[in-house]
Amino acid sequence: MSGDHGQVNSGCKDSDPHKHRDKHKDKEHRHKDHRKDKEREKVKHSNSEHKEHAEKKHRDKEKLKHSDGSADKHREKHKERRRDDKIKSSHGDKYKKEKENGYVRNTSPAAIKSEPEEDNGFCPSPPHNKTFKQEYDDEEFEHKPKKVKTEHDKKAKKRKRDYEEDEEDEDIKPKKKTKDKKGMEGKKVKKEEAEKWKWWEEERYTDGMKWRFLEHKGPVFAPPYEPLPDKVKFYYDGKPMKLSAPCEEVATFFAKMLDHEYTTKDIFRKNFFKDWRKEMTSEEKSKISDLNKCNFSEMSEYFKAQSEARKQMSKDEKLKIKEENERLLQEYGFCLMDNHKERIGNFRIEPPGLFRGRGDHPKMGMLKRRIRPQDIIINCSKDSKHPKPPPGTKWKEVRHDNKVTWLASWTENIQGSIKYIMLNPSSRIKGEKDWQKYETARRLKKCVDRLRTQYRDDWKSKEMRIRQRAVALYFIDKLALRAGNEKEEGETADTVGCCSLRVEHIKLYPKLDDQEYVVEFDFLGKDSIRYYNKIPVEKRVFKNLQLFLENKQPEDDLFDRLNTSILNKHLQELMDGLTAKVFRTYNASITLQQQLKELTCPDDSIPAKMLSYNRANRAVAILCNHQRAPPKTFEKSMQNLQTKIDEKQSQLSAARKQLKAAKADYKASHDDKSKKSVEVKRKAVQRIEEQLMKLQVQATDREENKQIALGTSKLNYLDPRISVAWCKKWGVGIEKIYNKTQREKFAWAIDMAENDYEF
DNA sequence: AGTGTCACTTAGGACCCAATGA
DNA sequence: TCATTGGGTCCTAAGTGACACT
Repeated sequence: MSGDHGQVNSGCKDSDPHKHRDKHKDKEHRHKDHRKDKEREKVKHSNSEHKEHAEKKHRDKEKLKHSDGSADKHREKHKERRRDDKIKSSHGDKYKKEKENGYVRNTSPAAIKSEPEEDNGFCPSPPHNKTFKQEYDDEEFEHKPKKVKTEHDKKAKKRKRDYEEDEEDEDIKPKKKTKDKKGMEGKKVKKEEAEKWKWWEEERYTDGMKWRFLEHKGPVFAPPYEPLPDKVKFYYDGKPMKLSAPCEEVATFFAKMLDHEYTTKDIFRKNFFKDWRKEMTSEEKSKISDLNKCNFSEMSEYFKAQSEARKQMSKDEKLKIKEENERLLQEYGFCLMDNHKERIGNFRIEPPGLFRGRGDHPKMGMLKRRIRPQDIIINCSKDSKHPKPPPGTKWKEVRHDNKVTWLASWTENIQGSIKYIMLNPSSRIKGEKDWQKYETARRLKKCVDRLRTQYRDDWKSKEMRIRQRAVALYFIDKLALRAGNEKEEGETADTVGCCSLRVEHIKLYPKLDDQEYVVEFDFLGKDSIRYYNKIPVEKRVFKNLQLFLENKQPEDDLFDRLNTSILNKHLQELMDGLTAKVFRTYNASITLQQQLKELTCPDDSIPAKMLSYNRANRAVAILCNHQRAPPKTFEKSMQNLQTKIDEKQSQLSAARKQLKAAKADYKASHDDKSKKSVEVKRKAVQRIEEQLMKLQVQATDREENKQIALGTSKLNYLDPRISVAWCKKWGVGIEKIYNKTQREKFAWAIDMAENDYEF
């Protein structure tokens, strides 16, 4: 284990914190540092390999073996490096258990939370086990979406053309259309502003400009550090020690995390300590040489007490804080873009702290430094009132770039990437993009059959790269895998997507149980969430996979002839605006639509309909592998619910008994009073039955949802118009499926989708 | 084609707070 | 009235993909 991250650490050896801002340098550094001997060996190796390849090229190509070529050189090198690392780290290490909130991440297959299961009335490998063969409405392919009534005719006419016709006939991207100055911002609104602005009824910029006017007040900075009271002591080696403010601040970051398991991790501690030392005075540095001798517990206690105190605050105090937040929101939370006041998404600058990446992140524990005004680039209109930096400070730069949507940006010191302040999802600029995304997916719907036919054809290609491309595309389509860009090794956790799958991530079973040609996937995807799935594939795919695996090591790329840019270039040729991720959107949305059709029973009660909706949503979440940690209190709350159900049940039988008795009573006496009593009892039974139903539905829903997160797909993958149409069709209140924020984000869809909307 | 940069979307988890129920 | 709990919001990490440059 010790050598496991040697590479990482060597890359960070330099003690200059700003080093990390420069990715390039950093990388060079790492390359150089990386075990020189191996490096030399590698060069030799790949040279000879290269030659060999060249010689065999012709023959190989015919035979479709792994041929050639210059393109591979880089990749080979990459792989070797990986291999080297792997050898050092024990293999099992990679999926080491790491419990966080009871959720097992990176676990070994046996220990893991159940793989996507099939007991949800939906098969995880889908969507097109059926769909593939199934014909889509032919009609659907012919007509343009505009046939679907989505907007109020007059107002929307122009717009519709922009979005739907233009996009189909030409391109979605406004920038392809040059100078078509339609924006006449000045005239609009003001009046409309008071009500909700329906941006979707207006014309869109088609010249690549994102806005004409932008004014805002800049970001809100993290509050400055407040030194600890003197009574709160830090101990080194048992002795109290007063720390300088900068050093103390970083120490508090660590102290605040003490309860988290990751502060016990080697890498975390190592990274933290290294960065902490950079903040120390030379005196502190010479004293504090071992993290294990540091005692942060008083600090930790102090913070716990503080948060406890915060909870105990009086109503008044709480209200005050709330008001202050509100004031801040009002002042900084909005901007003026093209005459409309729009909500900003994240107007607060990220406070300093310790970086905690997801999964096995090599940089966990590093210090995320405080962002100052001189780190910030402001973006706004020239003719706007520029935001003022805090007194005595300056912005890094003020620019006026209306080809981008961000209001402010800064470079973060961990990965050297840029962070942005942008608008809220309810804003025009985000909404338009979102709408556009679903329109692209709908265009895919129209040609997906053709594409599928094509990639199936390509499985037979005599060119390796085409076959790989076709198989990868099949996975992306069938399994809704992400594209899988390459990432820099050692900079992030080891996760993959489709194009970056490695040999070790799949297993082939010519026969498994009663299925043929089964592929087992087991890898960590985005956010180190495990993807585990066993699916039968077509014979041809299977044979191809076998071919791709030939002569490869577990750590080699499965698709060595493919990367996302090749794939996307290909997709772009097949359909304008098509990229790998469109398949996810398309398959998610089409699955929702299908499932809703299939699951919704007209006669169901509203709760039952909601269950159907959630199940349809769930089918998508499973498809997209959107997982969550089972809530900490899951078992308990489930039990509570069960108790309630039991109670209801006994209530029900009691009520039934009473009803029976009342009936008997009535039979005997036939008087008005007993008749009334029967009615009353009958109503009671009915009411209890309903309540019981509701509870049972709730229980089912919750159980099925144990480790599936519906939010992500709802927010990012499902064409909201499908849901809106469903609500309208079945008389379900929109607020049943979308909360306030979601309704704001999807205002466009809620306004324009009728109950007959078809994705 | 390879590589780096930039902009923007997608993602899960922490945390907060209001509704709910004992 | 208090504790629980679950939804909603916030936070920010981690992806995708376009593009410029070489």
